[in-house]
Amino acid sequence: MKATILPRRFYARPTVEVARGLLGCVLEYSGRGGRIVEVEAYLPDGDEAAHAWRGRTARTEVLYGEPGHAYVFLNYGIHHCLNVVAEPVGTPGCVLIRGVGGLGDGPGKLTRAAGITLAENGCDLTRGPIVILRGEPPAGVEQTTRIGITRSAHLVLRFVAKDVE
DNA sequence: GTCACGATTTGT
DNA sequence: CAAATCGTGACG
Repeated sequence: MKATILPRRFYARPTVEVARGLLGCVLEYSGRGGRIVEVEAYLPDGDEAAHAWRGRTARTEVLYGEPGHAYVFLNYGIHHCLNVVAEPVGTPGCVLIRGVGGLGDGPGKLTRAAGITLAENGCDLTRGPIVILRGEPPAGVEQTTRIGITRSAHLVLRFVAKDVE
């Protein structure tokens, strides 16, 4: 079956819907890739854990831009984290990719395994070099609170693909 | 310009 | 539980 790149309109929706929709899809970069199995949503409003909470700055500029682009940042000075920009232009919603089958678990380990760095920040996911392909929806989706954050930790915005045999 | 902090991972 | 390590945002 032919690989189909997710269309721009897929990302121009509410952050939570994009997050759920990404589960089961395939992330591909530099010949490596795998099925997305774990993500977290960072809302444009009322979410103190989101980088956009502090307002529009040079770093978060891409979040306010066109949806379907990659938002990569270095955190703890050691690990890179890959996000997908959601919501229409002007609304800073994003989805953190936490787990990809074949690349490992954890935001930092994924980017390291795929070779993604700050150089890939802002790249168009519908044109590459990083692309996301349509995939089989997971058998089920588990929803829990997000991991590793200190602000707005009570929000239930983590989605995990639950595959049943 | 300077200072404190973080959406993580790894080792003690 | 604590360290590693650096870009970003707040403040002057």
